Amino acid sequence: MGKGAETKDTILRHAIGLASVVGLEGLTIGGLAKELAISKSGLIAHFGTKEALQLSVLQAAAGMFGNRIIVPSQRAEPGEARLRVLFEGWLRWARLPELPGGCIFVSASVELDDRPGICRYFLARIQKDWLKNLEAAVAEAIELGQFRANIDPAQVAFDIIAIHQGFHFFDRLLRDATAEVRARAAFNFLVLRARQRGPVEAEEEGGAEAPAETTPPAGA
Amino acid sequence: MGKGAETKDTILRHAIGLASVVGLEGLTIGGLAKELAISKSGLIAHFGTKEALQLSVLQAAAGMFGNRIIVPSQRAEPGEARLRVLFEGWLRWARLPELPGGCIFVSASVELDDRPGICRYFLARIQKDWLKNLEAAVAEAIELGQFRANIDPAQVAFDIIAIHQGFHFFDRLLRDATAEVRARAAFNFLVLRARQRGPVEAEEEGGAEAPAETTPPAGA
DNA sequence: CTTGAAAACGAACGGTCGGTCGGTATATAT
DNA sequence: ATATATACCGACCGACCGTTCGTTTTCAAG
Repeated sequence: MGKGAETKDTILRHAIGLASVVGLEGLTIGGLAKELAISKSGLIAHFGTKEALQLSVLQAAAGMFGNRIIVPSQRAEPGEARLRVLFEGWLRWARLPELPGGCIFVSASVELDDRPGICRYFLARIQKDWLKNLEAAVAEAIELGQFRANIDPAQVAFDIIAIHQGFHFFDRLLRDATAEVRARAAFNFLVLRARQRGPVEAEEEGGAEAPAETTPPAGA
Repeated sequence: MGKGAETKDTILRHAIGLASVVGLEGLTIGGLAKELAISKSGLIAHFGTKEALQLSVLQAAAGMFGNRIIVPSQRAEPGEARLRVLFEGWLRWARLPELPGGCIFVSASVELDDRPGICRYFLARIQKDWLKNLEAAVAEAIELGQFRANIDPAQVAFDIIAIHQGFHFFDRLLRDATAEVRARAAFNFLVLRARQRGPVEAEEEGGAEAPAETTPPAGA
């Protein structure tokens, strides 16, 4: 890695952490330069414009997320096990010391949802990818007979994302110490409902799929 | 209402809508003044400082939320019915034309969660009040025998808040048209699980509380 | 109508923002 | 060692930020 790429990498690492706290818009070139003890002009020269810097931050964070959560999950068994690894990884992600302000995608989502542009477009794209990733894990669990055939992977993916958003809210705004256990409980209810054939689902008479097991899993 | 209070009210109405889009920090005095065709100095004179303006915006929005969602809910039957009214009102709230950027508390939450100050303190307080409000509705449903005795009101309140956060994410960032139906489905699963004695809850052997009814409710 | 208070104004302040530019130092390849 | 490309710097720009201040307009009570 050349000199330029190296400092660019350093800049982005710090920028991710800073943006997780103050947001992508609250991130200022001067402030970031001061934190790194370099000049404003020397910093922005690596990106050109602030919007390009913001996009690079999102891209770098996405790469980080891929390396830390998605790639390891592919070593887990498909289906429910992988889904749980994804969920647990996602919880840890929001508590990473590299992200002192919490999951940067959560803050970026509400910051960009009304501001069209390259950053919003990119963020929406990778968030849809992540959504599809969760849906795929659920679909695999169905194919493997771990989950009932009449549950909707898209609905479960929605639920999981909602749980994570709720976790972030309780953890970071309310500073509620029970955020993590509440999030895990909600997730466990989710997979439990997906597993067994309960009276919860009166409608949608499915096939003769048998639930694989009934023991509630302890949080990994 | 005197002249001063009247313009102050006009300012706050516009400020709430603007802040729902650009955030409390993105809200600028000059921009707001231009939108109202008044002078910067004339505007800020009503509040003193920008932080006071932001706090007034949050207070005004809280009052609006109380009038539109909480007060009407008190005319509904206690318990599950009231809980549903609260949830449905909350969904409509996030789609109000007065809030073109969605629920202002959602954006404010992620914007303020790492920025100590009066605004953050006030927001956290009213959000905890809202949480307690949801918990109380669930507790009432338990006392009335509508919900099982061994469910945790705090957990259900967490789930509901999570669903709303997920709704906001799907609706505003992903522009997913299914956000509303997904949120309602998640809510219905929640109350259905709370109602009946299902095999979902293997632990916590409770009393001989009988579920009131088993028909899944159609969305109000 | 007079008068005093309340409300709104315009100009200006110091500061910070993102961004540009010419020049200097530093790394890298020959 | 030299030459060239790359990385970095300090100074500076116009624009906008929140805020202050003295003045003018508007309003309502006497």
